[in-house]
Amino acid sequence: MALSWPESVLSNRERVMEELIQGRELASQLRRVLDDHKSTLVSGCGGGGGRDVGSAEGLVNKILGSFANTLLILNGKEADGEIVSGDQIQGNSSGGGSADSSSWDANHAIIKSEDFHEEISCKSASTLKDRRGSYKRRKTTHSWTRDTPALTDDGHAWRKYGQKAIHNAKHPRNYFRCTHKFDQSCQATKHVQQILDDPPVFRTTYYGNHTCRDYLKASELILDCTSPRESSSFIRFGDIKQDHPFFSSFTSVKKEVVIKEEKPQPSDDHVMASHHHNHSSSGDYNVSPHPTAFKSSCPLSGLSSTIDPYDHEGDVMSGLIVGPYYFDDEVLQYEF
DNA sequence: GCTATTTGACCAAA
DNA sequence: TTTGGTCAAATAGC
Repeated sequence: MALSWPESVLSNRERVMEELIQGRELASQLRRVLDDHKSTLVSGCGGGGGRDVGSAEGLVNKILGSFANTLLILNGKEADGEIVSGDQIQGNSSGGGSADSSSWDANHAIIKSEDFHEEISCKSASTLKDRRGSYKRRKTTHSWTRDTPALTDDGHAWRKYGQKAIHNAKHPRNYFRCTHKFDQSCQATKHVQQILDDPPVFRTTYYGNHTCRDYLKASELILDCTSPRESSSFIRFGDIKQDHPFFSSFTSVKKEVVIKEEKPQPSDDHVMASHHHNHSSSGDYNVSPHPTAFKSSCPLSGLSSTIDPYDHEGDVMSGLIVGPYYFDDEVLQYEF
């Protein structure tokens, strides 16, 4: 007998945690293996190197498999026997760039939910225009935060609408709304703030659900088959205004693990056509700081880009603090 | 000229 | 009163 959704989530949570813990453990092992291997290469001694690499590969597979399983559990796919093996994931991630263990650590990915109440905030339309700055400070909008060592793409088009110095905060907070706020009445917003300098940690707080159909994400992911390390644009916050005017529309390119969606998805052609048809503004779709990176063709080879985190938000239950997408995003920054 | 970003002002919640 | 979130005019970039 199938559990109801909340029960299912709760029962899976333990397994999710196990998977994540295992993944972290394996990642630590992998780091040691890589470090050993690196030192071996540096010293010019080839003995045993091959075995280390083989071991590393195995760990990579296990790690990726662990995260993939986590994703599938979160998406309720496990029961369908769709757990992805490490090998499968490796196939998708192979060729992705060099190992750069210094740039990322699983411990730096922190996702937490702060509030899962129903979104209620509705400004009075009659007063909206006349009252500059008027708003209802959000209390009931569900939100969740995400700490990352770099600014990463979340697959949606954002427009910066404000920046504010925060009390006791070294760095200003940047405010973004969904590009489709007006053309599609999408109420999603996010705040991004650098909370640590060294190593840099950026906290992104998301509010509200995306009700827009942002086809960019799909097209972007389809097009991207280059190394995420190469194509990702990690922009530091330090001098956002002067040095990185691009910041507000930053996104990085990432890979995603295949997770089938229950709902039908538009075809790629449709995606692109819709994208162009919905020409709210060209800049809204400027998601890659390296547009040429998309030039490189690459077969999808099983990759799909059907995950829309915000489409899942309604599925995230209180107590289970992650949305599938964010795990996905972080996991996929795990490059080896 | 159009669009995105910046930034000071405004307002409500704490 | 302070602080944080948003608006919208001004500005910049294409």
